[in-house]
Amino acid sequence: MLNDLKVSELAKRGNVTAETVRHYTREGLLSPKRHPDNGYQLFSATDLERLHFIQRARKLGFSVAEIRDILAHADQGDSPCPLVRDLLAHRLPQIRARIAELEALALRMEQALESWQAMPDGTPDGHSLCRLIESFPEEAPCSATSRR
Amino acid sequence: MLNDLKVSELAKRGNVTAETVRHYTREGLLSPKRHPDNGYQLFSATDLERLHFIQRARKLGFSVAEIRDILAHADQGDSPCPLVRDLLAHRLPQIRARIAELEALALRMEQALESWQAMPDGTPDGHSLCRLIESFPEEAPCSATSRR
DNA sequence: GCTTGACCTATGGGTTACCCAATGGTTTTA
DNA sequence: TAAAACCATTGGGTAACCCATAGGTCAAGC
Repeated sequence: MLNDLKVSELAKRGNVTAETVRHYTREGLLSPKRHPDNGYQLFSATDLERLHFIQRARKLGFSVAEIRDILAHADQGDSPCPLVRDLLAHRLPQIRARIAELEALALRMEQALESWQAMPDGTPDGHSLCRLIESFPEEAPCSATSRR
Repeated sequence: MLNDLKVSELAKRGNVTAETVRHYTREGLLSPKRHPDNGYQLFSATDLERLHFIQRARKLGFSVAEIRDILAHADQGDSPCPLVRDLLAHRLPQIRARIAELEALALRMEQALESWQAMPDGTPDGHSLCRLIESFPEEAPCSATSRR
């Protein structure tokens, strides 16, 4: 019952692309059998459950590598729950910090657009490339803010 | 007067790593001369100004590729300002959308942590891997939310 | 039986803004 | 003069996929 799904069949049932299924397989989150004749990957009903599990976990912000570890724990019979609680508790403040960064960025962007309303479009000369941008402060390196 | 800076000298004055300077050079944002004897890259005072410009632009959310285009416009004598206004106006709503995504994610994470307080750590059986995660809804694919 | 189209496989490259290691040449310093 | 510090280039890594290519497989229709 519902066994031996091919890549695209599993993908369809999980509402993801076949490439995503292959990606999870490459990363060790799914371990399909192989058809002895043609080498096709064959997924079981359990794999479909795992795929649903992966999607829930992704939606909670877990990385693929983290989910691989969670699944590995479970596959060994250990409860992954302490790991799960721990990962999420550590990730949440990072997400909050990232939000704060983006809020600050959005604010700078809005301030820039606003203050530019009154500025003309200059032609670059020997020292000025674009006064719009040069009118803004530089200060600290923007490494943390730069990620998109 | 401040000419012929080597990679690490420019990096120090711009408060970035030498690798970052090399990266911008590879990407065409900086175009140093070469020392005829040893092949070392030699940056000028203008390059330092460009580096400062790059940092301001990065802080406003421009990508390195966008900054390359802005600089190319300016180098041709064209005003990059319309491009700059346009890029920023298009980027801002994307940033706002990203913030909304992350807020929703943070909310899900908080709700998860809260509702898990009362749940025991189960041991995986044939059908359940981790009830903590399985207790959460799945619904739509999380592609947009997944980017960090 | 054979072609056609849809599917499968594996490989490798692209995305972003860098960082890091290895190898080998150069410059500076003790 | 030899070690330490710096330079160059090359190639690989990051996260989570997406896409192109080349070649094998399968189901259906003629």
